[in-house]
Amino acid sequence: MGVTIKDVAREAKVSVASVSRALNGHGGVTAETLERIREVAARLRYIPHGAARSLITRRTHTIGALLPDLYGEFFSELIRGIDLAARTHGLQLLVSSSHDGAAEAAAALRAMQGRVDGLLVMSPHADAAFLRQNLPVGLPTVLMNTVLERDDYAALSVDNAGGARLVVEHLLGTGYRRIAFIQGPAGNHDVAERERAYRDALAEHVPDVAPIVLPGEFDEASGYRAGQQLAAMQPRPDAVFAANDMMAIGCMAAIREAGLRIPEDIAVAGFDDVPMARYVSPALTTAGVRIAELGKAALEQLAAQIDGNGDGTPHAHVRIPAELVVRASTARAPSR
Amino acid sequence: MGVTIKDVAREAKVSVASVSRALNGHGGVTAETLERIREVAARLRYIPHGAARSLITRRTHTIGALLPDLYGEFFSELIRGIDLAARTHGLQLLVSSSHDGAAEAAAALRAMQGRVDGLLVMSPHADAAFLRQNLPVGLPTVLMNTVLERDDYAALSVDNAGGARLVVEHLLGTGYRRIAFIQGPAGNHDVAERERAYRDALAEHVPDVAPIVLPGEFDEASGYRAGQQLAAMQPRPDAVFAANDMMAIGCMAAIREAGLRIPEDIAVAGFDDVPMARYVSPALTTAGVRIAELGKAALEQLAAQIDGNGDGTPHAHVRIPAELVVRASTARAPSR
DNA sequence: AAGGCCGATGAAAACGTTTACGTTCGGGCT
DNA sequence: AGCCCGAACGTAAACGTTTTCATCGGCCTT
Repeated sequence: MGVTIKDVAREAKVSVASVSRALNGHGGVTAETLERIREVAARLRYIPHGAARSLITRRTHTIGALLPDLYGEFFSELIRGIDLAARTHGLQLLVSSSHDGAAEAAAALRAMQGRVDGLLVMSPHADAAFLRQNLPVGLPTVLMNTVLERDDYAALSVDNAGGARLVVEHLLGTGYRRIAFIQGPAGNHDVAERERAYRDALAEHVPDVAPIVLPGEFDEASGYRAGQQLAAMQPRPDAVFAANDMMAIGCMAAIREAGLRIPEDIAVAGFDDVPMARYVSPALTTAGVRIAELGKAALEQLAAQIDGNGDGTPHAHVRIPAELVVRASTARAPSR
Repeated sequence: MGVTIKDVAREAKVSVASVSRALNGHGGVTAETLERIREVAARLRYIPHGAARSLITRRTHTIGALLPDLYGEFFSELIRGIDLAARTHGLQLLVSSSHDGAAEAAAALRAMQGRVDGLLVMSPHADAAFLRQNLPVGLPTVLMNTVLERDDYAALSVDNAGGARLVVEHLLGTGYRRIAFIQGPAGNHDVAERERAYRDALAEHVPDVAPIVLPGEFDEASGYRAGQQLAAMQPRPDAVFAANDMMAIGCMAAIREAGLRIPEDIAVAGFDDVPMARYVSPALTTAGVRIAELGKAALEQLAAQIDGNGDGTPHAHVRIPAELVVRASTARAPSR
């Protein structure tokens, strides 16, 4: 279909080699021919064919991002961070979400082979075996929030346990006792770490209080349902810690609709600190992760791996801390 | 680096042609050799090289999405809709955002040449000349919310004017008079349409009331600033219509912090109906656009264009209606 | 004036696939 | 028995680049 380098060469009365040299600034062409080639290329609206170029160059200037989902503010922020960093490195972004688990993720990984210079993988539901089986060998890869085993790959992950513990201890310290927890999708590694920290903190500080755990799916709707259940419980919990902010926000809506006040009747806290958390009312207490920073850091690491390819830089495992962000939704303990 | 089709052929003691036929299910291989080839390919973990394949196939199974930005819920929803539809068509997604306008957008477009089967372009700040100059010729393309001129390209756009008019008339009908408007980024086509409808509706229904227009940048922060200005104005407007929901939400926060009530002191309305709109408090009245649907529809249209390539299906221009979603943030008019 | 060197240019190989076209071979038909 | 046909498989061209290597001048040096 399109106009190729041969067309330009013929029109400019030079060889394709000269056109390539001229357009890529490799020198070895006289200023006069360079100008002529440039003119012809522009007139013909010649655009190099990416696939052909990267076939020989072995560079695609593209990185692939395999994410569990694209829904919600968390991924919006994450992609934004990745995109921003990618832009400064002159890299394009090929995204893929692996909703339905292993099979689709594997297919996406295959489809990326030969189209990307590196891989950014976030796959909280994939185990190490899946990764070893499906990750292309020899392709720079950075794992995010993925269960890590050996130092095969570079990895970044947020400190789920630390963040969750901060939240629970904040709630306890503010005077709340009966603290419920809303889970995320089953089998999600992040969720598991957060729930474990929740249980541990409870067992450590108030061993006489039993954990209360409700199911959730990381979206507002499931948080809303959990909120309805909470409001109807007897005795009613006095605080709830949702495994992410989206659910916390949905939960708040349900609590309000049940005629209860936040935080007087039930305090609410989340995890992630999505941009919206500060704009809901009351503003949401949460464990803040610099989500965009996480994406940026991952891409930087990947870019470094791509550039200095193969030299013995050990595959770093970085833990991103989560810090407590206290807002109005957990403001003061109820008098008791 | 990787293992190629030649390695598989050698190991299975057949020609590369047979390997290709076998693995692509083109027939012409005996069941026995097919099995052997499959086994070798699996053992060697052979993955076809995408660039090489698409070079000859002229199919990349990838579509490029050029968006003005990736920030916020609007794009999150849009990408999600596109991704969902792409998945059902077996297409990958190459995203690119063109923050800094023309130059970067042009570069992104060039980089996509030969890597995508079609283009999804949303570029509210690009004019027709830019598009004609930079869009690759002969590549299926669908424009979204872009100023359209002739029927060169298929295009979808939301009915900005209709939606904005609905919002303003709702505010007027509920009893608000002094209605302010918060703009979006300068030169943005959507914003221009919304502002025009706002002015027209005001002029038509309450010609004695002067428009009040504040600058904005589509993000919460600029909405917040606008809210501060609003709260300090003398006389104070009794309602504000933000050009998108993100700004409306930021604006609400500022209004609340100024000690004013919503909607008793100032009513607030937005545009887009992002998922979060129903979860803020009070819930936000807005002009609802099925954002994910928009993305989905655009991709469907593009996929159709790619498949039935070139046959005279006229390039449709579809207008997506925006419907009024009334929530608590504009609940009742102040008594006057 | 002859030889050598360097800069500009062209020819061709290479990247990893798919596919058009041959070639071989076995079997069914006359 | 000879012929033809189709199935299985191999050879090689093609896709659009980049890059190595060779070639061709011209100019500088001796």
